[in-house]
Amino acid sequence: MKSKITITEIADKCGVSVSTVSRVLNNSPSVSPKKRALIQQIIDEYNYTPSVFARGMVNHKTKNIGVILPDITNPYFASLFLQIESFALKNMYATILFNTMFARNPDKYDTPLSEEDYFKIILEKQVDGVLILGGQIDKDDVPENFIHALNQLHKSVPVVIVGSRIDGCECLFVERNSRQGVTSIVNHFIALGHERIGFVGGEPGIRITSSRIEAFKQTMKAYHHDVNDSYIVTSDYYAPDGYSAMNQLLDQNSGKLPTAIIAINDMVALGAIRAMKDRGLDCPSDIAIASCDQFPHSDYSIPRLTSMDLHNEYLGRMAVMQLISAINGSEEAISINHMPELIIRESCGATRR
Amino acid sequence: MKSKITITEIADKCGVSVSTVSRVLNNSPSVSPKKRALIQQIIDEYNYTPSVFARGMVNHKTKNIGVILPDITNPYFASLFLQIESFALKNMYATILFNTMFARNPDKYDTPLSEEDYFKIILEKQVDGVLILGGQIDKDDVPENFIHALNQLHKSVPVVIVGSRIDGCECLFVERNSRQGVTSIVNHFIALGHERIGFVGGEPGIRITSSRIEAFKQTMKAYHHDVNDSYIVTSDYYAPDGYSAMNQLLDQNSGKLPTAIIAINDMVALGAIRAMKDRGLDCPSDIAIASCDQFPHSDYSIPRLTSMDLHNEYLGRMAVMQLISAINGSEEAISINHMPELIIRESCGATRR
DNA sequence: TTGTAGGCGTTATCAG
DNA sequence: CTGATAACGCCTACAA
Repeated sequence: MKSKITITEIADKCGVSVSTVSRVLNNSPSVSPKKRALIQQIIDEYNYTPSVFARGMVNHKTKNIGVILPDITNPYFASLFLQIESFALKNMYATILFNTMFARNPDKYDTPLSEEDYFKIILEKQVDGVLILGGQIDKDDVPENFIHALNQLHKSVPVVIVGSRIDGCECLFVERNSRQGVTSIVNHFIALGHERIGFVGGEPGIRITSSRIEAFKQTMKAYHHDVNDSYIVTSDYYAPDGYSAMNQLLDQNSGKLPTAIIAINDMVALGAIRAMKDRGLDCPSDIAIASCDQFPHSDYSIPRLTSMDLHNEYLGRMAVMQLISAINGSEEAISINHMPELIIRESCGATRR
Repeated sequence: MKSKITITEIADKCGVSVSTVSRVLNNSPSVSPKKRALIQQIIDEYNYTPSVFARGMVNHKTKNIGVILPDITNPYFASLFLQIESFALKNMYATILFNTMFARNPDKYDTPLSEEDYFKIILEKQVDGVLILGGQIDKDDVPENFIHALNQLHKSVPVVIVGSRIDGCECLFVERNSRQGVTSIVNHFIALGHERIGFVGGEPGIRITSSRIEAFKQTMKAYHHDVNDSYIVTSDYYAPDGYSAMNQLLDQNSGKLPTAIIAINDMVALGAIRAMKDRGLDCPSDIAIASCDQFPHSDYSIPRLTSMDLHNEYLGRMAVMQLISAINGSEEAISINHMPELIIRESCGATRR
């Protein structure tokens, strides 16, 4: 609406050349203090800001980064994003957010876009870098053409992926050991005297799901405990999924129910507990539950949830740092090693007298 | 990293002038089908996309919109944002998201920025329009200088605010009747036979809080029921706030407790129920609870939450529509009138036999 | 320390 | 229908 003032006009008003103004803008040292002060004053007075377009034309930078994630509604991604945005802003980058979930729920959100489509859009936006959280890269078997698209994207702009490294993908990765958490929970349950332990939630064919289930089985084996396959029911990552998974588990094990259940995250745990309740089963006295990934407010549910604090905020921070340093030309990988923490509350039954 | 191909090179390869290429890019009709086809083919082959910078230089558009909200972690804003992004993308706009909550929690997120600072940043980003959800504009008394900043911003780019209209503010508003919901709940409670009704949550001095409490009082008065001031405890919008508010309410009314409580939203309701539980009180048998604003998964808590579905998604959609049409020059206000819906579940006690 | 001038990739205007 | 050419606002040699 209002046409912005330009560097030329500033220069005129100050009686200097545009280059001098440009110099104070990019605080180049070679400007006399006197002129610098004057120019700065005029700049402030007219509230002048250089055009991103003109700037971009010469240095090809937008100071924007693209963030692609499945669903900002999911607390996991939301808290990650919060950190990302905070840190990015501190470094003068703004974040353009893309929710690919539209691709998954075409009925609810009628934007039939694949993640690859997003790559294209994001590329056109001329962002300085891209952060990818979850989605296709989390699949056990990442489609060949998706990896190709990723590499393609990475050729034009640095791409940082939060997730486990993939063979053949040249992007940068920020990864974390996703198994420790499960192990802690199994240890805890076994220490509590449980032997029949189950697992609910998580989309099958997705890495976090697979690796957690595997870690679960391995740890159980280390204790020489059986892992009954019917005690493991996958579904997805939300409350309704925990509900259905738990119901299925209960259905197929009416004989000997597990005494403890590991849920893939807090929402699933909540759904599972609700399913139990609807069948007259109490948590934790009938079946104890603990979740592998803590979300906000797990301290206010009934019962309070025992879960792993994975320090997700920290992960988000690392990811932007990695991206920004890549934008600035550094290729060195940042390794992240943060210990997950078991937060014992009510649902695991450890606190019942 | 990889330098992009330019319109000139495309023109060269096709043996035409840049203008012709530009024409097919902006599908101007006056291009011979033959040339158009050829050019398009080369464009596809080289995967050419025009530079946003060069484009911006001439038409001053980024096809980006800025969205400012307090906290994307809050389900209310998250679901709103989802719709906003979806609809924006459908219209070829990308969304730059800014969480001002950093401004509120300087200890947790050490970015000491005021909302005004965000205005400045967002302006420098040269977005085509700005959407503001919540924050300072929601205060009962919006600071004069904030309104000024808003108007200032609106002078350079269209600003749409989701919230109640403010005197002296020239921005566009998308507003909604926030009282209807409360009225429905009071009606429901009274129909259920309740007379001593309370209210918990919501930050004092914030419009939605004030208007809901006022609507609550008015409706009660219409039924000739007393509204005991000690039955109303404000705090904030999250679970911990519901918890503390409820505790306070319980403390100051040990004599005659209310039999029903209205919570400002689902998270607060959850916190309140948790507080009751910790004191051996059951919801709904001891005190019934209903919430004014439904969040996802309220169907999976214990007890299931009775709450108002405010159709927030719809609100988000309206907001972008308004913004986009403003960007395109239309100033006409879109009025929105969507009936909130009372979803009766367990916490209100209506379903107990 | 300061100024001049060329170029960045498009679009729009104006001739042909 | 097509092609020159002048902006657009800034940065960066290069010159002074």
